[in-house]
Amino acid sequence: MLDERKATILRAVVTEYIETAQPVGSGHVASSAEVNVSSATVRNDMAALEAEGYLAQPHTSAGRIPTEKGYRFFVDQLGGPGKLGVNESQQVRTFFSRTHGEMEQMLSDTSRLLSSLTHYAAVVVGPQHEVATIKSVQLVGLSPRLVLAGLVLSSGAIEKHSIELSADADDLIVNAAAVRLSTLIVGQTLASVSSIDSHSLDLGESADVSTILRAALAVLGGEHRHDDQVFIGGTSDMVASFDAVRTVSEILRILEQQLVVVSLLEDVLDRGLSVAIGRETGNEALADCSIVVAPYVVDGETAGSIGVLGPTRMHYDQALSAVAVVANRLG
Amino acid sequence: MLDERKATILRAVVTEYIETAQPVGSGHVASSAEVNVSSATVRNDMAALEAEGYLAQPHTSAGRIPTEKGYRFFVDQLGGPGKLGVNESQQVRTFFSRTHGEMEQMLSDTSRLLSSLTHYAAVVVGPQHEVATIKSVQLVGLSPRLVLAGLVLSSGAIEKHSIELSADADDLIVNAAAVRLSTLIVGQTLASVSSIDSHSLDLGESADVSTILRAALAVLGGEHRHDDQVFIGGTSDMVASFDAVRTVSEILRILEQQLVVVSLLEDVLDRGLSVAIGRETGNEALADCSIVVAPYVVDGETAGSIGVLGPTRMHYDQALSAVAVVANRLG
DNA sequence: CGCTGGCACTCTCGGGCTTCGACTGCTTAA
DNA sequence: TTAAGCAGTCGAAGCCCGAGAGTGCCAGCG
Repeated sequence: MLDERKATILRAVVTEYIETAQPVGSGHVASSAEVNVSSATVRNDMAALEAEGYLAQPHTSAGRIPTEKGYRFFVDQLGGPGKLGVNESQQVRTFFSRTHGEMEQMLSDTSRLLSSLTHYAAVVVGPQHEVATIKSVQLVGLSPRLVLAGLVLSSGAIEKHSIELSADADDLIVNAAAVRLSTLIVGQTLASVSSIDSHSLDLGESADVSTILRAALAVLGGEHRHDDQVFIGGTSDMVASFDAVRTVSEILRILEQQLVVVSLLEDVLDRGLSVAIGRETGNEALADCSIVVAPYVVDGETAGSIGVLGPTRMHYDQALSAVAVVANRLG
Repeated sequence: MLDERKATILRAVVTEYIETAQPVGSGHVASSAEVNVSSATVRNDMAALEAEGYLAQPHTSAGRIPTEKGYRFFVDQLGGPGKLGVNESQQVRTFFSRTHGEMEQMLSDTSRLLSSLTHYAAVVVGPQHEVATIKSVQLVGLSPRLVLAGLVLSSGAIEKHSIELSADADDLIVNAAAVRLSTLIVGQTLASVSSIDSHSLDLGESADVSTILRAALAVLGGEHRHDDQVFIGGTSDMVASFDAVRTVSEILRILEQQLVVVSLLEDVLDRGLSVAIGRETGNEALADCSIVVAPYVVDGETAGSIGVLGPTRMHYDQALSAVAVVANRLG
């Protein structure tokens, strides 16, 4: 579609624009190292590139800036993610050598790592709980009518749900319910709890106990609100790439709605490491942003995803490498 | 110190500046409702106010803007927090009538409420765990050398700590340790766990069990990293009040460092409802910001604090009312 | 003695103008 | 097909100027 020279010129325009944020003219491109033709020739090709939609002019007699299509071409021909710089890979190595235990802490630190690597906002979405099996369950009465259910999952995560009762329950009854509940759901996945038929329990239980059991099962199995854990870091770095406070405010508003962020990432998750540029993100407010996402794999299952959010004029190679490497070592 | 007229003029300047973000001139003040003297008189007084450090001029022949000292006077003479508008108090009422259960969820929602009331960034710091007593403790072996300790506190919070063992431990041993641990620490506060002498345990335990016990006590009692829960909301709203991206970026950087935020709030917490203006926050990067903070009380103890972060030209009365009301109803 | 009206002065802001420079597109020649 | 030259275009920057807003000071009035 594009001959080699046009591709080179387009590449040069994109890299230059990413660096300077200024429209780049034919002269600059002609004097760049990879291009060995005169500026006039570059001008002709740039006109062609504009006609084909890869470049745009903010106004006549200004340089060109890449369109989304231009960025898209640039990213596609980039091939896979490159290597990280020595400093960065050193940073990643020491990070993962030092880290241990505590899933949440680790994910939160990972988002910090990613943002410090890329200087953009980093988003880390934790593993879904639904596939993990339940290692243990415990009921604790906080007040006569309020019982707290604590679950320990095989992933090491802990989940809690409060259960409100319609009648008082003393500790003995709660304990009895806890024992019964353990035998019912330990070893199951969280998802399969919802399929337990609560009417099949009435055998041999006192009425009080089975009331609690039903309530507990309803809470645990019912309406799984998507409480994915989302960790966002480095927004301050990213903000510095923009110049309109207006834009910044809108982007922050998006990031505050964690549901939106999660669905944003999930949309591209099945494609593996991938990039969404500008409107490709599917969100009008992110027209000036790009997202680099990758899923990460734990024990052979894709567990969650990590991503980087920056301006469309982002350092895609760096971001891709960083996301790829971090996603890889997060296993 | 300031006679009544000067105080009125200062008040007028501050309110006007908060509204318009423009330097306000003597004419404006003279035509405002509370002031019944000519602009010439206002000019004289404003010159005096400037000499005393309450006002400043961006340049000659421009209007005056309040200094930090000016804002300070304004806030001090404001007296207590006023009432909320009908819309706002309605909003608060419906919020607290609808909310229930799940501490964390509630605090997170509270930060959203506060920011939507004030249009500034809201910070909510959750209760300290150290004063809560332990309702139950549980040990779960995740892998032969990794044990997860889950604590349920009387506050309804759940805390987890992973414990790495130097030798393998099977479920039986872990269970034995769990039972023993329960008798030791249930009913205690988290803080008092650290004072348990782990050498007094060796009686009648198998070596394996006491090893686990010691490790567990060390983790639970040791180096209490300040894992206060901090919820921040509404940054996008606040950002809109500033016009330099540079400033915004620095403020966000502060907010990302939760430790800083917590200590910021704690510095003013013992004073009850209070305001820190500009450099009073003790942080150079927040020179253009003010903070309104209040502790909130649960069961007679101050549990945590809530606050609002906005520009120095913030609607102090609204912010004060909102913080006061929300802190009050958060009990 | 304090307040007020008046007056001169000072700055900023915005519009209009010009210049400069960086482009482009087109044409022509190798 | 490429290169070179040239005219044309448009924004950015600098300048000037007038308008407007605001100040400081002074003299007079109650």
